[in-house]
Parts: sequence; C-alpha cells; structure tokens
Amino acid sequence: MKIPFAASEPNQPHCDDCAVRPLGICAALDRGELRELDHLGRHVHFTSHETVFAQEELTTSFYNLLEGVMRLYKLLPDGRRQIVGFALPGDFLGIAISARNNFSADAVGAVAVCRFSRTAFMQFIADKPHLLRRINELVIRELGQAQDHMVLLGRRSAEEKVASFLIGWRVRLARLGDATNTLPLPMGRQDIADFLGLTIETVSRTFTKLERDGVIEIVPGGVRLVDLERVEVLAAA
Amino acid sequence: MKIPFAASEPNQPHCDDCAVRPLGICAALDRGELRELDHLGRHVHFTSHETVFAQEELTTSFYNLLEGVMRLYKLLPDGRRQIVGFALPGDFLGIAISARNNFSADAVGAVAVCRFSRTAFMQFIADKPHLLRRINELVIRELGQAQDHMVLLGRRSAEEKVASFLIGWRVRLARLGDATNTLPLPMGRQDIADFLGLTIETVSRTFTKLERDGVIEIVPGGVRLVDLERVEVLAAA
DNA sequence: CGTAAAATTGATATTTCTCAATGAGAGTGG
DNA sequence: CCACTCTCATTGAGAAATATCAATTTTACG
Repeated sequence: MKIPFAASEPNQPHCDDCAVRPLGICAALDRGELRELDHLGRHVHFTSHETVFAQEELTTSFYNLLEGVMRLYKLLPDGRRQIVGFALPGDFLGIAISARNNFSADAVGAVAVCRFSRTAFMQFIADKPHLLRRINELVIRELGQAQDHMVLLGRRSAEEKVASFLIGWRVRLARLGDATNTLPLPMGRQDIADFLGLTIETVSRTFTKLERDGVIEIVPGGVRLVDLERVEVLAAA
Repeated sequence: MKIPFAASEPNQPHCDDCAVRPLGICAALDRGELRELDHLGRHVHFTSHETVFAQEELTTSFYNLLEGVMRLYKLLPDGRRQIVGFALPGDFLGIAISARNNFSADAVGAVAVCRFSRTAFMQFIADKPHLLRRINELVIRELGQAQDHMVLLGRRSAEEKVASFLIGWRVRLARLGDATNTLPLPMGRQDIADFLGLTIETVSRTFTKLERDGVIEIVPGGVRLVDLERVEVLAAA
C-alpha cells in the first residue's frame, strides 16, 4: 500500500549538514543567508508515483530536491505526455515557474525534498542581487538544456535519442559523484519514451539493438555502457 | 547584391521614442535608467539572411530586436537544423545566453536591432534587483515556451504542429498590435519545417490540406485563417 | 509461489521522409 | 516588355522509420 500523504519530518535538519548544500541555489548563499533559510525550508518525503505538484495549479511552494528522482511533464488533453526533464538531487523546482505551474512533477521512486513557501522564498531573494543573478544563471542553464532537447526531439532518430539520453544521464550522475559506466535508470521505459518523444516499444527495441550491437548491456535497474565511445558517437554531439 | 556588413546608424535615436520601448526589458526601466541605457545601445541594421550571431561564438553583445524577424537555431554537425524560436520586435536576445551563444541567429528579411556591449549591459543590471527580477521573468517565460515547444515536437502530429504554429504566431503578432486573421509569414517553408521538426514537403502538404479543408487560405507572403475556431481545435490546446 | 506490472518481441499499419519532377514568382539583362 | 534563370513551393510515388496492436516473457512484489 502507498502512503497517501507526504510525511513531514519530525526533527528538522539543518542546511549545514544538507547533502545538496554545495549544489544549486544553496551554493550561492553565505553563512547568514543559510541560517535564514534554515527557518524557511521543511523536509518532506514522497513515495514512488506521488505527485509533488501539478500543471496549472497555483504555485505555493518551491522545492529543493534532496534525494531521489522526479519526472517533470506536461500532459495534452487527450493524455499524451511529454516529459520535459528529470530532476536530480540539487535541482531546484519552482524558480522556473510563474504563478501557476508549467508542468507537473512526480516522484520516480522515493523522494525527499526541502520545501519552501513561495511567498517566503520570494521575499527572501527579493533584494539579494547576487542570489537573483545566481537564480538567473540556473534558469538560463535550464533554458539551454531545453533548447538542446528541442534539437533532440525535432531532429534526431530513435537511436540517436536513446544514445543522447544515456550520455546526458551519465553526465548528470557524474556531477553528483556517481562516475561509473553502469547507469542506474530508476525511471521506466515509458518515462524514457515520453522524454524522447518515442513509444515504449521503440525505446525497448532500441535498447535491445544497442545491446545486440555490443554498445550497451541491459542490467537490472539500469544499463552498462560497454562501449562508451560508440554511445557518444551515436549521440552525435 | 547584398550589403556585406551591418550598417551602424549615423544619428543615434533615443530610447524615449523607441518603438519597442514598452516591450521586453525596457518596460521595466525608470526615467533615469532609460537615459543611462541611451548611451549603451547602438542601432544596427541587418539585411535578409545575415547572421547576427553564431552558436558557440563568445557572446560580446546583447540585442534588443526593434524591427523585423529573426530565426534562432541550432545546427547538428551533419547540417540538420532545429529552429528553437523566432524573435519579434521587443524580444531581447542575449539574456538567455551564457559566455558562449547557445544558438545562432539570423535575419529573416530586414532587421533592426539595438545592440549592447555584453559587459556594459551586465554592469548596468548588476545591482538593480528590479531589473534582475524582470529579466528573470522574461527568461522564465522563454523557458515555459521552450517546454511547450517540446510537447509539440515530441508528441504532436504534423497537422497539429502546423496549426499550433499558426495559432502561436497569431498570438505573438496580436501582442504587437497586428490583430488580424491574415498572418504574414515572413519565414520560408524550410524555416517552418525546421521549427516544427518536419520536412519542407510535409509542411507544404499540410498547408495544402488545411486549405483544401477550408481551414486556411494560402495567400502571397502568408496565410489567412478562414476558420480560426477550427485551427484552434486542431492545435488542441 | 502466484499475481500484476513492466518490458520485450513480432506482425502490420501509418506517418512522415526521401527522391524526383513540376510549377510559380522575383529579379535580371537583353 | 519579355525571355531567362534562380529560388522557393508544391505535388507525386515509393521507401523508411516509427507507431500500433497483440502476444509473450521477465521482473517485482506480496
């Protein structure tokens, strides 16, 4: 059975010993600001498949992802889904959002976040130019990734899409310290398909083909990049 | 013959009587800031197909588009192109760009821009929280559009893509005051194709089909939305 | 161990692309 | 003013990639 509601942590930890402290937003904060932030954030847990926030909803909170993976997606009225990104620890969700959410977000596996009230956080950053600049930087980086992804969606073949996905995922995990050629893929095939603009069958067939070609090996819960170089060539810069 | 180099205006106009003054960045500036900006910007003209800046180049300038249309695009090594957006008057190019350009930009027809030195502009905004917030807003809006476009590229049919494009283009022109059902399409079919992740032939066929169905009428230099409602249904919100 | 969900595989359908030809319009030089 | 040429758009026929539908197989989980 699933726990229906997100549980709030009883003993609130401090920013000082936060795992994602050197990542994302918090990296730009000085000692005093961190202390201030300590009072604004609350740790919240979500179980797999729980929705953290939904498209079109009024944005009441911002989230700093501490642990786990989230999928960020948009739905068409007829149910077609496009995943616009996967969030990893250190990613800050909400800055890139106006009064209403542009997309939905839910947990892929267990997730822990640091939640901030939107208004409180807005107030916190309002007159801190260095923080505003930092946030700007982060949003601009996201925009750049979005543009890269447009190229992938609009102009690449299924095989190139899958290869690019693996390379991109690897790079992101590497930045979190997990620098190995065996990639965990906590999201399902359908998620990958909806991220790459493909069907689940095409994703599955492409994985199989890459494995037959000796480029990757499909392992439980992920993939091993047998021939990294070749994956990179397929991803075609 | 084409004029090979962009011509710099001899008599520099003032922000006060700038056509795009109430749009984009400048809308957020007060009297004094505008006067300051007057000294930073230089008007520059480009002729059709001229490149304003190129992908990977070091970003030395920001541009406020005054007149005309620009296409913003990324190229794959093998020449495939994805247009990530079209810029219209009032759009500010550069904020969303880091040290190196994320994409190339060139003129679709004649273009006039107000050019700023990157360093001077950065200095200008550095300690103006209200301006930083405004820029944030604009980048976030762009990111939202990018995410919408991902849905289009990844999950929509050719017909839906074309219909969405027409609706989106109409909305943008309407914001500039041109609120009619006859849309000028200054960009060519290949540009539309590269924006929508289609081939030129598919775009052409889709236009023809929409015309046969009595939804649009293809006119020289553009398209008339005969049955706006139906276009909107096809665009499928 | 049994059941449900997820992934894979196969056969076929459909969409979109590719290649090739034709047609229309804009600008040029005679 | 009229051929001429060039580019761009359209159209057609066939090919290819990916989607769809259906059936297994595998994995995860109680």
